[in-house]
Amino acid sequence: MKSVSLNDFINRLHIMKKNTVTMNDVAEKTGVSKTTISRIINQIPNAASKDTTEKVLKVIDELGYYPNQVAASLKRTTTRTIGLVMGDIENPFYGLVIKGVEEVVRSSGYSLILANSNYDMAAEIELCMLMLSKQVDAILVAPSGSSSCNQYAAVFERQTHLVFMDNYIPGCNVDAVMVNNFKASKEACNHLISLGHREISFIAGTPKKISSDDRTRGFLSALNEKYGSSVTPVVKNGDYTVAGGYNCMKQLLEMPEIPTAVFIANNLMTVGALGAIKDAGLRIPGDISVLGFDDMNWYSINQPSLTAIDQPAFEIGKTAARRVVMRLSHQKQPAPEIIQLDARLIVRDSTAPPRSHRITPKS
Amino acid sequence: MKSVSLNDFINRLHIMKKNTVTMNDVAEKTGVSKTTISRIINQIPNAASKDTTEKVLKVIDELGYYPNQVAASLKRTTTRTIGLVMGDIENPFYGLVIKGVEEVVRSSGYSLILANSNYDMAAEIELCMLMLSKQVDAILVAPSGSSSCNQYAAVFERQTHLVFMDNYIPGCNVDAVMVNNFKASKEACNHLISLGHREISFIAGTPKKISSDDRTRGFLSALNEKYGSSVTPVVKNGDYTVAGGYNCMKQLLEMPEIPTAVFIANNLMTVGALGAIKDAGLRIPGDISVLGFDDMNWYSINQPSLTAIDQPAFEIGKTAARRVVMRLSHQKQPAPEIIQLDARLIVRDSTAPPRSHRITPKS
DNA sequence: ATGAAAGCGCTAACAC
DNA sequence: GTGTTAGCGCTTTCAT
Repeated sequence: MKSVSLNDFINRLHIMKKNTVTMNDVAEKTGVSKTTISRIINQIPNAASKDTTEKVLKVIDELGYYPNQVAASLKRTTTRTIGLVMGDIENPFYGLVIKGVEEVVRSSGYSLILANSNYDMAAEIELCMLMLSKQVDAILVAPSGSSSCNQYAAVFERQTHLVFMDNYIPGCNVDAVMVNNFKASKEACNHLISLGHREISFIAGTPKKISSDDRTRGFLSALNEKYGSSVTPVVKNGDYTVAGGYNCMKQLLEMPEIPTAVFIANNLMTVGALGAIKDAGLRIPGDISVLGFDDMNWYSINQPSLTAIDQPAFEIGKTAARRVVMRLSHQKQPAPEIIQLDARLIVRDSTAPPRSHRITPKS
Repeated sequence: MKSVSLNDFINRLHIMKKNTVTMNDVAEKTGVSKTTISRIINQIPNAASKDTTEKVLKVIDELGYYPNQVAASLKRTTTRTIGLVMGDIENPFYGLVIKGVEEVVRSSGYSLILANSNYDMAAEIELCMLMLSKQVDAILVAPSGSSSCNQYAAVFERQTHLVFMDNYIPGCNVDAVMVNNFKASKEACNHLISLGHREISFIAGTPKKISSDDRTRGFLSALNEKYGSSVTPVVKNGDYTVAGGYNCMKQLLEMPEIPTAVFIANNLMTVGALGAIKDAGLRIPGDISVLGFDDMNWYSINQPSLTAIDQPAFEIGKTAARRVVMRLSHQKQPAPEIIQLDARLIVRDSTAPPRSHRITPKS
């Protein structure tokens, strides 16, 4: 005779229909109508007498009743859920943005659905649509690239609230929250110029991406204002990855005249670039100055400590989330705007006056 | 006479009831019943003739119809959504875990609700309950601490699928996926021992947290096996933060005899410890060897490159997610198990034989 | 202060 | 292969 095994027992637990105490159960046991119970749960001001309220609350507790928010959402046509589509949740910069979003979204009574697009534009749109079908009340997106706004047409048709973060799609006429990339980049380049650098190279991000192009423009603008056409700026297009940064840097180090300073458009590429410099056996800042976009917690303990542009990632997330929550709670909608936060240049030891000695590329 | 401003226009757009093409509209326009349409949408094998299918698909496209998943979920009593509760989504380690989870969850047709507990145990439980009220099909949690399992009682009452990641609550009898902390830690310590170190200090994580305690035990075990009671291991309790790592390291550097090697229980504390060592003006590994739990992408380009234990964070996330998806798709449920993945020691330049010179703490 | 009744938009027996 | 019917568990007029 087979006895009941532990496994069988566990199976039974799991197969059992989900614990399903409904409002009806509470209504029956209290003799109070669903209407009243609903009001009590949703804390409608003086909707029920003290007595009823107490009685209902007691039974709710006894029964272990939890409202089914899916049912409530269906009726209410609002889910109190916000969608979040990121390009790469692994990047610590975006991690902080997400944390900022999560914090205000949750403290405002919303939940977050998260998805990673892996910087794939088509996936990005797909994910927005998926979230919309899950009836999110709004969507926050860090757009991967910069297609025309047409690709977002399907999303806009659903008339949702949309807020871009970190980057934006031109012509979309929706809110966007990001750093003033042009300004930050220009300031960084000016710092290098003020140290005496002329031969400054830039390792740029994904071309056509607005945020990336703004950084490039800022760099070029600073250089042009100072030197006009007397210097030909060198710009390498990376792809915001460690490998991309490494390769770009390697190319720069193979130039007949190695630049005296590099400015790198994001954190991941900076790691790659530092690797290439290390592999080439060059000293920072003795042989070459390094300045990176995005500050990381280890920059200050690196040897040498790294000069960087600190983006307020947490603030970006919080600001974008606040914007969405605002749109969700007000009837009158202000015109969409591009909110630009200021980044901050943190000068450390990786930037110094240009070398006076000559360096030729390793053979 | 006031003209209609752009703002007014935008307001109207937003206030307009959400575009709400329902299945009924498709049914009416096609003259096909909702049942059939539902079947077509859900791709039930040969549920409709080619003609009907085409006709329906065409109208769906014309109308821009998207199924309302909230309604479907209510009926189906399953949301195809999985909850994810993390202690600190900002930490790159957890970022990678999340990415792993997201990848398999999504490719299995599920969505992810993300929440950050900020390492607050009470919030952790709250968030699980919130997700349950949103009817998630399962929950993945990286438990912050190690209370008794009782605190999770409310969650278990709802009979959901629960999988722990990175850490677990003893006695809960649910799946857990993490690294073999004891083994990894012991291996790390043995590496230090094999270099000739005796005076090895350990900067531990949050006490009582199983994953953290396992790392401590591994460290002590290695030391004990080699030296028995002839050495008294120094263990400082950090809190897994940069500041905590800094403070612990500072204390170690104030000991009459500074240790010849430090082993640090996580990535954030390692940054802090490196800062303290830098501030003290000590050389790595000349004055002191450093070994950290968690590998970071910049460890190899640091000067010196850092020896570390590489946790398969991405794998942890994927494995945990797969486990949950498995439980969601099979009727027979295997007994819960603690799945331990292997970490990998990566030896680089920050660990070397102990110094032969004496170092006294700075006055 | 409280209730009755009518759905929200979909799915799933159960017919035919 | 297709349709009818009956809800899923709530919220919300509209009464009283």
